Amino acid sequence: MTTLSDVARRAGVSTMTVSRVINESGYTSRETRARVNDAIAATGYMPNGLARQLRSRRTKTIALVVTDIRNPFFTTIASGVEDTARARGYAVMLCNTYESEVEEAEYVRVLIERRVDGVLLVPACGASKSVRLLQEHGMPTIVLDRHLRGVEADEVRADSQAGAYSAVHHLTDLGHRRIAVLTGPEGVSTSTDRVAGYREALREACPNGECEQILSGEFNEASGYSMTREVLGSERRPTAIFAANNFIAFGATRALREAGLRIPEDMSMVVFDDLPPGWVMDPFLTVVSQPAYEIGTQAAELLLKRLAGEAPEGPRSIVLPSELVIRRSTAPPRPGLAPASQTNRATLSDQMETRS
Amino acid sequence: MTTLSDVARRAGVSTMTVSRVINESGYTSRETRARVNDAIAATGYMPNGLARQLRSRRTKTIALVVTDIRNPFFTTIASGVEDTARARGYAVMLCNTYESEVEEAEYVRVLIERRVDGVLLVPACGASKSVRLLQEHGMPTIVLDRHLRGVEADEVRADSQAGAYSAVHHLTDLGHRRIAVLTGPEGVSTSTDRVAGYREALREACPNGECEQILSGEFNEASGYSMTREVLGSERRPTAIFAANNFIAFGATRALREAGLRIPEDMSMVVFDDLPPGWVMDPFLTVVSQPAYEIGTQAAELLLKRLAGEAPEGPRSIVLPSELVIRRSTAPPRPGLAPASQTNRATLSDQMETRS
DNA sequence: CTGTTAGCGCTTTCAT
DNA sequence: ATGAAAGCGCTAACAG
Repeated sequence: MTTLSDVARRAGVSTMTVSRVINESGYTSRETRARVNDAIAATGYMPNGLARQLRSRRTKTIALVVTDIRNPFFTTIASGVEDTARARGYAVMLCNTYESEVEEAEYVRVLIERRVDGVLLVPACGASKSVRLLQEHGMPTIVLDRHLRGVEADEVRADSQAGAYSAVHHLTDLGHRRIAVLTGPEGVSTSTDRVAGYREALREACPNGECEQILSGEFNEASGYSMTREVLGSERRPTAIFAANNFIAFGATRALREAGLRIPEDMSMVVFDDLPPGWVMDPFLTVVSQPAYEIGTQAAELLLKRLAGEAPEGPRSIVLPSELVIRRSTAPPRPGLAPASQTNRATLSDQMETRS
Repeated sequence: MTTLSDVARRAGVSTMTVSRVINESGYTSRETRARVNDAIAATGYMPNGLARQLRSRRTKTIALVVTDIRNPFFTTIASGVEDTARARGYAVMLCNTYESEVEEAEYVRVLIERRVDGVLLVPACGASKSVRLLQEHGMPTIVLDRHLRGVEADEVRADSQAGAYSAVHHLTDLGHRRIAVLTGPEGVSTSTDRVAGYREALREACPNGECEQILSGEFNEASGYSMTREVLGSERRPTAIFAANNFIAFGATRALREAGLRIPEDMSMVVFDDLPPGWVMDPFLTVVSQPAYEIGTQAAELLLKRLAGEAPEGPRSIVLPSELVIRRSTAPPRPGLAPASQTNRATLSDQMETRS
């Protein structure tokens, strides 16, 4: 492996001069630069980033820690982060915790040891230990997607409560009263905020709260399935379901299909989270759409500003609006009032595909 | 930031002893170990990985470079890689090139500079430059998913040609003769191998090759859409489509829907690539399923063996079998022979959802 | 404009 | 079982 001094010797200059040429810092004469560049080209020299980072105390790397890399919501965030970071010369280390605090702790340890310049973190299970550890080690950290109570940290996320409110308000507007919400883990803000928005909207239509039907589980298909089974078996079956994320909706749809219930004739459905455009043909589900890409870009920008010392002092909290997109999975509660059903199930169709 | 010597001073030992305790290498007395561990706990010391790696010349990190992180096929590979690597104490750096050679080259540069221990690479556009560069720099590299002609390197992938053969054979078996294949970029082996399998199967039913209809594009939805439009507008419209990956199939489905054509009554469809279980309710598409997770685990295992010097000498080529999964998007070519259509479009439905 | 010196934080090597 | 010396490859700081 060729090193700086190999190049320096070959170019007949000091290592410092080579360093300056490589980093385009300080003054170097045209001619020297040319000689150095020739030597670099001739040897195929590539700087040792480890040495460089150790010395300069900057890794030019940020980390993005997400809870589920299989989720388009997070991969979309990731592309926002990446586009922003790379444009400014930063590499992104993508870490995946599968919503496990253990994995998260392990990754955080690795990130601290590697001395990444900063971290964007979606806290697994809404736990705050990792954020505290990062902060103790002086690592600029931004919390993504979720809010952590009792933690002073920058955060960037979408407005779950307002989004949920608009979703459920849409249902009550259509005449629904008996609406079940299927949500995620109890400690996670995206889960509880969506329930809060649900209650807020439902209380307006149903002041004494007797309409509420709240089920907590996990943000995955299996949980959506079992919560829906439970709801369908309950005494007063709801006329509409609000699924707090897409995987839950997915399980719910399966359970409904198995029960022979049609959407929206027999059951309306609103979902938190849309799919990226292009993954969906003729979208069918009425959804609350989060600006995932912008969450990524804004978070990365804020972090890079912090690293450059350009950010305002106290912790910033950026809450982006979510948007209700009304499509065809919602209808008034009475079967008689439902629109023609022909195409509805067909269009539920409109889901995703992959490539190799 | 506390360092080794801070800990050493505090424990009243030399830095070397602390190093031994941390790495559990060499001999240390019980008592010393206890004192050192106390000092570590008291200071919250975390080793500087950069210094460590610089000195020891091992980063305990491997990189996985994929062409599309949004694709479940690749995220599944990624989880196989991660599970294997982490079990052996390696971190995985996940890099995404979006099928761009420029991005790939940039990442490869970063990886070499960071001195990662090894690289698993899905070569963008089937280009071999990056692999060569990595090899020149002595970096153990394994090519994933695709075969590179003229490159001596370990490779792990699924059998595209045999998979495509079985898919198209299934169509000819059903009586189809006029079958169009919609494939990806011409330089990519997964693309060309699937066409080769297509031809192989089609020639058996249609020896003089007049049935062939081959379209090349990209592995994405937009390309699948436009290729399908082209096919539908052609003189002899096919009775079946073989989509060389899922995104292509997705675009194809949209084009068919817009044209008012039903699957499989008006057009049969076979697709290369399945979706991960749980993302699909009541799966509808007949697919060739690749063992994505195993590609990941086997590749990671092979790489780790190379790093440990345990692997056999020459380049290894691991080709895993693909499996035809017959579902309901294929039927005999005549409309009259098609099965009841009621549920078919509904079940195309069964696609994916996301979570936040 | 270029070079010298020192040292980032750790581990390898050798000594005791 | 522990320590001292050296140096991984680079750049900050200063000198000239």
